[in-house]
Amino acid sequence: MGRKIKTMEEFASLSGISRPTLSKFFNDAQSVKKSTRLKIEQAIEKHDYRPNFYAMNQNRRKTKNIGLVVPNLTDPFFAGIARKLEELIVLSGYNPLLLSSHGGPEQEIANLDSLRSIKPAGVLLAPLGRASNVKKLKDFSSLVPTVLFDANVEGVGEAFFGSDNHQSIGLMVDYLARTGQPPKFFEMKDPINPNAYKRRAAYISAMEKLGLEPELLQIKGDGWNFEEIGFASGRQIIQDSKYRGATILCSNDRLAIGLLSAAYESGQRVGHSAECDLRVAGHDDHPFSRYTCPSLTTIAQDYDAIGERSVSEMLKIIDGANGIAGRSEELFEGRLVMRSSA
Amino acid sequence: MGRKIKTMEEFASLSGISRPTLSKFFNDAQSVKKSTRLKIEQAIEKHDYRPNFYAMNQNRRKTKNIGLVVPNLTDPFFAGIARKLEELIVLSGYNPLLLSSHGGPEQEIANLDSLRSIKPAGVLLAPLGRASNVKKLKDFSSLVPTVLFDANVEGVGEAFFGSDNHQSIGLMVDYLARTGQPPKFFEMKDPINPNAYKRRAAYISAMEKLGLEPELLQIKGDGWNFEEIGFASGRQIIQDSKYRGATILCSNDRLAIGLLSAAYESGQRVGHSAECDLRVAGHDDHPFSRYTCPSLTTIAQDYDAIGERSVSEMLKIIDGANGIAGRSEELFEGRLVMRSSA
DNA sequence: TCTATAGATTTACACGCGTAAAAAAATTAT
DNA sequence: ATAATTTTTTTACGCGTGTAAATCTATAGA
Repeated sequence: MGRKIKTMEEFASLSGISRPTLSKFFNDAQSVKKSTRLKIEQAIEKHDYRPNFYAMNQNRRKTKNIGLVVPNLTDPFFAGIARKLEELIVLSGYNPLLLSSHGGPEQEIANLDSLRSIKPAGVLLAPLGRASNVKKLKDFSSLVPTVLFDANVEGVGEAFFGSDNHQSIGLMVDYLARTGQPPKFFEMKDPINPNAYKRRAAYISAMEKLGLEPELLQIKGDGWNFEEIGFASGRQIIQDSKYRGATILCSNDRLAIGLLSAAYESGQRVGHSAECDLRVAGHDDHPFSRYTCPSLTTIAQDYDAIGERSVSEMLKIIDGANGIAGRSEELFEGRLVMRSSA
Repeated sequence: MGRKIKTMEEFASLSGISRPTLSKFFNDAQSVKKSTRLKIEQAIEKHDYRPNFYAMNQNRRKTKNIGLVVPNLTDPFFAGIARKLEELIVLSGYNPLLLSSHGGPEQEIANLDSLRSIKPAGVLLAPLGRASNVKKLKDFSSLVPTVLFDANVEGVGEAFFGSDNHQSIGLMVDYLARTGQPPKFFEMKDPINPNAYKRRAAYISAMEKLGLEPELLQIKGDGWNFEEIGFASGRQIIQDSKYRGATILCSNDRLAIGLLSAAYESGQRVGHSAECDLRVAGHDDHPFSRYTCPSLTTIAQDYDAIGERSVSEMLKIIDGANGIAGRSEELFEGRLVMRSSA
């Protein structure tokens, strides 16, 4: 092999294709005739050339980068979603850039700032929600095409796709009420995670629709260490004889994981059979919810649909085909996953 | 506010600082006099200017980017490590770029390729290990300063920092043998995750050192779905009366999580008290190992030390201060975390 | 065969910043 | 205060690619 080709100019003369045509090709391979495309691809193979990433993006009107921001990559639930979205973005011929806000609104803004500096074609954002700095989110979304997923923030971004908490929580409440004690709602008093308030409201309205009295178990705790919070508060609740025989619906699976652990340590049997002391249900179908003891009855969000819809909407917006359609929103239904805990 | 400043030239005239000085400042803020640094920082604050990321990096000899590649971000263990390393990199004034290999050697190479295109100052790589394409890893590390962590691959990179599997597994084997039945080793027959073979060897040598017969429970299973694999095979093992009263040391916590779940479903009591049917231990101190039922006795790797050492070595190499020191390696000791399962 | 048209080439400039060299200014040491 | 040194400014070019306009060439339909 000769020495490495450094510039497109060089590659042009070696491949017999003019540089502007090559530039077009690297911008969008489909935009050149098939025969020249094949010639170029052969030459790439032969000379192992790839254009300089920085020089390439410097003058492009729109880069091929799509930002992907999630609240917390340490949470396996978001890690799984991010994975799926990354795949979809790559399949669309774009380059995903995954960033985690680590649960903090400052980091969320810092992520958007650093994305802004690389001029992304668009950004898929799962915002922190209530904790987010809404003004700065708005500022950002007015500069960069933005699609929200997982959690909505009014007026931010061109679209939002997420789960229908009212439907999914309603489904769970109905199931639990129909098959035993109606559920009490186990949640953090001041939750910082997205969707928590929506789920609280959904629980209350679902109970009222059934003519039942909602009961909130609002536990203390700061931060994102939900298992620990659920564990610590769960222990207290379980020791309280008032909750003997109760059914507990947790705002999310991670709290449920902590609660189940506390129940186990206290020797309480959890499940739907007659001799059990407690029923516990969660929400999200966390990757580990299958392996809790007992396995956790929960709600699976339709993240295949949410992901595909988010990415396809993003592509539409990038292509400028959205017109003046206005902000689009769509909620997807959750699915009841019945296991042993309730 | 006036309109946005787009170029450094503009910013230069507005701030009263020459462009080359500004360029120096953005390259390294400490390289200009304190008084001018303050003036520049004020002007940045006032005009909200930031240099164009692409134009900036195009001609730089070394960028301020550090790549960070982990085997699988879906695994909370690696997600946690990545988080820590990201922090350290930011604190050092560099820009971390986190990529996950999703368990596949092709993706690992693809990640390195895409990193190469952005000319990183260096790359911190937790390789897949045995599954890695060693030749391509070598090619890459000869072009870009590379530090390995978590898993070693001979001859790749300028340094490696990880856990001392012999020490940590030895510690656990000693503890288990001293306090009850000597452990059998629960692992995948053809493990694809890093360190698995090291741990197998460590188990065997630790047992032999104690004059005990090693016994490997090598289970089937492909892929990274360790909980599922541990669960499915665990169920079979548990039903086998041969393993009544046994102590089982799992190659990693995720297998142990599956095994514990299987034990629970089979009604087997796990723990170190007299009436228990089984003892189970893991390795890694997975974020969820505290909340298994019962809580998992395991080994905590010293990832604060590994992370700090990896980043500081990377910085040394980038600064060119390593000289001809050769490839450096250091192993850090694990710590026994005693909980209820063993 | 001629013509209409999509696609390729030629030419030329732009992008925003890195960086080098020499000159000027500011700071520190004597 | 003067000399020595550090820091900034001036000037000028280069980086590798995007992109526009005009021109040329290949392809297809009549």
